[in-house]
Amino acid sequence: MTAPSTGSLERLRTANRRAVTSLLSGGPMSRADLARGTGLSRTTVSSLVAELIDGGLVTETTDKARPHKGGSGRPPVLVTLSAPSGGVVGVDVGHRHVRVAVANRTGHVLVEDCAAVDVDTHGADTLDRTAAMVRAALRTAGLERSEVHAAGMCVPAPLDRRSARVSTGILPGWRELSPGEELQRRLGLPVYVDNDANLGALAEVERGAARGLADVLYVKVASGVGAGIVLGGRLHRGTSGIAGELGHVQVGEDGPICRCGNRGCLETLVSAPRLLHVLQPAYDEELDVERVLELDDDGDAGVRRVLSDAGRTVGRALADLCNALNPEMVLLGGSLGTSSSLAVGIRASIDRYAQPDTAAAVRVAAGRLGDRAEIVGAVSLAIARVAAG
Amino acid sequence: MTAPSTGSLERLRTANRRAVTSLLSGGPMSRADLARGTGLSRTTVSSLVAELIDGGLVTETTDKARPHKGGSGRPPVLVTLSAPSGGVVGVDVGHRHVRVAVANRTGHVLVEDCAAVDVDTHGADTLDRTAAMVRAALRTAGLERSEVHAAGMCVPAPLDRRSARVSTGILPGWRELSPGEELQRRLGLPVYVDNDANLGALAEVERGAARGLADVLYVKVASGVGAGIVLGGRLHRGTSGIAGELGHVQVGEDGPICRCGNRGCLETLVSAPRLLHVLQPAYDEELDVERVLELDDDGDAGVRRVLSDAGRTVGRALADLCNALNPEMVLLGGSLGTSSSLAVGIRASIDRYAQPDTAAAVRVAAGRLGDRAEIVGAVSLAIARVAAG
DNA sequence: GTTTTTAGTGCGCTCTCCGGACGAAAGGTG
DNA sequence: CACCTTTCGTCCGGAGAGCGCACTAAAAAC
Repeated sequence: MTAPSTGSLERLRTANRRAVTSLLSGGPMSRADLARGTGLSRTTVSSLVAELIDGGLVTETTDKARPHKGGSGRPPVLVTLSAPSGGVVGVDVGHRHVRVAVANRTGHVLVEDCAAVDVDTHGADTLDRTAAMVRAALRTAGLERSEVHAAGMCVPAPLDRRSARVSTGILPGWRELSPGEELQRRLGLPVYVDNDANLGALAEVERGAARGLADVLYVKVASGVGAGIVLGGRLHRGTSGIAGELGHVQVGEDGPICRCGNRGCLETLVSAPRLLHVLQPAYDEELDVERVLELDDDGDAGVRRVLSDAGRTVGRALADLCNALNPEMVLLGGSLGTSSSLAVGIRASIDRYAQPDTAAAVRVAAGRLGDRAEIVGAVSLAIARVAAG
Repeated sequence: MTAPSTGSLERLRTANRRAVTSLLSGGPMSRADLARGTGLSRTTVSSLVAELIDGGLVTETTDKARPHKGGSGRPPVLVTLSAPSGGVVGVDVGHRHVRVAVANRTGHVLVEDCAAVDVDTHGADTLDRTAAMVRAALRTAGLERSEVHAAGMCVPAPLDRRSARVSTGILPGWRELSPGEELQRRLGLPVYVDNDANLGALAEVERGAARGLADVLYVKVASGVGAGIVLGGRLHRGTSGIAGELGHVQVGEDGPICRCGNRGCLETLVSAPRLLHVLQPAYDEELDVERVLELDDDGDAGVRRVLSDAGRTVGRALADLCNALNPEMVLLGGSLGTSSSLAVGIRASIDRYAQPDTAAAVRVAAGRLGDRAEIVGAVSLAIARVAAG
């Protein structure tokens, strides 16, 4: 079949094949739908689909077509991506947790596990523990190592594009470590790494609240503050791969020293630990993020005030970024991303500090995937890389 | 070579044709060179080139090939983009000047003219005057209207993508005006419009100091402050086309009221008129921008101080943007763009306020095209749109 | 039962690309 | 000078890809 001949014609064919499968990843469709969606002729689509069926990549649904919603005519035969053999692994390393998932190649998560780990200070230990969790999850899912194609992984720190190492200074226990290579050695799988906000953004754009949008800022507010920037439908990583460092924007000339060495960083004023620290003295109970979000929903005045102030501070930095990038949507993620007070504060600052036309063009909303955005993005990354060959 | 977008054979052919011409825009090449450069076979390249010669788009150079630098063998016949018939028009509308240019379709400027005009307050009058200048320049260049394919134009204000109208509030005399349509009516030519910083960025990336770079921030400091943002080699315009509004980033809570209605905008502290206003009292002579740049070069302490302070202020905003976007280069343009003190100040602020890795990755330099960047970009825009059909 | 409408497929055509063969035009070598 | 080598450009046949058209299939509408 696959002659070694390199050729543009062949490439055209594969491009069209990819167009079909990517359209099909949205759900089952008929060949006619595919023809309309790709702009190709029905003949061509038929032959492409035949090829894909032959290769085991798609299947005709025996599912008798629903009585064709609108009109008359012969009912279509739906085809769908066949649940491919094997699967992929997703790993989400946060500041205080590790989450692993095993998914099939359509992105459907089969097994998921999460553990509290002191990630920041122990790089190698964390990776050992993570590898063990992955192996356990694979056993639960009943997958052999040989059936797993790749792993996607996020770390809560910027990564240098070339070396894939953790950028200096943010995570003390990870300095000069290349998490991808390390986990790859432990698992014997190709491991693709990106930072947490980028993968959260990827997840929301591909499978979440920003599906199909071109220009989106995904802002993660959790142990730190970071942004995943999607422009023209693609993740923007920057020259050295460390774009999106919203957490270290200067919001005050003087302020506490940040772990990055500067002072006045956004992260020193807005982060889950910091906000808990501010709130705790006023409450009898022990606060954690979940409890704070509950209190926010219940209308607790103190919590609302602190969270909306935090939103205003983040929004101040976001307003400048909106002026520069004129995005369609600002999407909130991270453990605090679902707080409505935070969103209100951000909205207020954008309206106040951004140009009116810019502010009018941007929607502010919480992500649909919540704290699972990163793991979904990690799975998506693995699938994308496997599909790309 | 270029990934064929999904579609027909015809589209593949045009993609390959484009690959050839784009490779050829780097200079004369032989067919064999083109084959190596595109990855296509010599046969295919030959047929493509024959087609292009037939269409008058490229020509064989009679120029007998140099004795083939290295080896023996039949000397190649070089082909080159033929200077195409007709030309394009570029129009640069600044706050206080109008500049027009007539260029041939390779971007070589044949005639250029500049006039001081009070642009801000008189939209329609400016367009009348501009049209007259264009007509005069065409006469000088000896071009008939019918030989001119299109005009590119920049205006010193954000433009709404859909309506192509000047965004509200910035240029008082232009409110609700669609400069493209207006000039189009006056000239009887298709007119493509973008804002000044975007076209300056386009010019520097295509023909200036940032040639070939992927992620570039072009910052224009003149009557206002604006940015043209190039990411992944493409101009980023944003959802509604108004990205790049650096001038209205908030750099101080309280400050003079800006023409945009806010206060504390960067533009109220850093702009050519503002800086002249600050400097003038200390000097006996009447200052203008040229004189200030001279004094800067001569090492005048006052000017250096004011310009480097201005640079630090701009750099403060740029540092945040660099953190977010991690660009390869910050390029300075506008009438003050060539000031070395300004560049020094910007560099200092980026080093101070941006993440170390981000700061290390970015070069700060003055644009190569100076105050002609906009007009070059306008010409480039016209050529690009004509080439795109 | 007939018509209409939509879905899927087979056939022939054209377009595009490629590999190999061939002539062309230089330099190098005896 | 004849001959070989090397590179360039072209010609030719063949294969891959997509499309239009015609045809069958299967349902709803009349």
